[in-house]
Amino acid sequence: MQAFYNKYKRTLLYGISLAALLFLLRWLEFRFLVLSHAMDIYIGAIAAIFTALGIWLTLKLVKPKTNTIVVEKEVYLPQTTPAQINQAEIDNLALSKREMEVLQLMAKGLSNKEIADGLFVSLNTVKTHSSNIFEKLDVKRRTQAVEKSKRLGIIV
Amino acid sequence: MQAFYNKYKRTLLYGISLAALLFLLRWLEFRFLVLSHAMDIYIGAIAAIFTALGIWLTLKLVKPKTNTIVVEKEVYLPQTTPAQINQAEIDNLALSKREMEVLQLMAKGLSNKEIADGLFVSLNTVKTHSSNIFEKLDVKRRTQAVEKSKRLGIIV
DNA sequence: CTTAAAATCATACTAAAGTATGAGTGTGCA
DNA sequence: TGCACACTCATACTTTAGTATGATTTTAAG
Repeated sequence: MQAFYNKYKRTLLYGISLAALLFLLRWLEFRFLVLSHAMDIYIGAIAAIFTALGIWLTLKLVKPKTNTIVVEKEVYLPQTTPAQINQAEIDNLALSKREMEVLQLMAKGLSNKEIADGLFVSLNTVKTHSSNIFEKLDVKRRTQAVEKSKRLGIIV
Repeated sequence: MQAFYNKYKRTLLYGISLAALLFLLRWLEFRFLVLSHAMDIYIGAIAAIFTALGIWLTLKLVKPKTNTIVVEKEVYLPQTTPAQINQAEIDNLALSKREMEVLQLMAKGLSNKEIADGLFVSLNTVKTHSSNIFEKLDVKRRTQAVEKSKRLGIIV
């Protein structure tokens, strides 16, 4: 019984609504035509009611547009194209071996302290390397250094 | 003149339509009432016309409901191929529009001050956005944020 | 209309990054 | 041998980044 109700909920609702609407129309007809003969008002009421019906029907029944967004889920193929490091550019910029190591770790998002611990040197040493790197790359910040060096292909 | 037309295009269209409708109604009234007195048919026509009007108005004026279906499609791509932006991941991380803008500029190596000037907001605002970004990305620094977001493909 | 999220900004603080300068140590090479 | 250079480190300083908290304003959605 409950299942039946749920299944035909809409149909029932619409049926009852339409029945109510018919009653309303009959009443209006009686009220205006039989009693007062106010034809124009009656027509106006009919128009208003059916406009509302149209609006209501549309809102209820129109299928929502379906936007299908295809998201491409990336699956990386390991080592299909070995990223080529631009050694010529490294030589051109005269970046030393140690500076390259610092630059790599920088690009991984490590802090100067973490780089220092990773390379077993002091924080000050890393700062010195950093400053030298920035000067050679002609940038002002580590974020720029990472961006530029990736763009130039001198790190992965 | 052209600008005027474009601006009031809708209004004009609706006005003309309504005028046409009125003519139709007058004609119907004349046809059925004066000539054949088919009252019920006249009422029926009115009802039909205004139901149609309601439907038409609703379709024209109401924003279309949209259901968004996200279909994930696996795509194999080598790392060298410029990865397209992973909108699903952005949604997953709940990064807002503004946060994405800040993240983009961060990845370009801009300082918070430069980002603030670029987006015409205060330095403090950029700092707030930054902190929110770091929290959502579960990182501690801007360099990590850039690294991770590039790895996830949520920025170029 | 009301609620919730997003965006804005401020103040005050701590932490990290970056600069400037100087200096000691090892290494390869002319 | 000495000399340039890479690497190391320190001190002292300035600048930028990041955190915490609270408040106001816009905007989107129910």
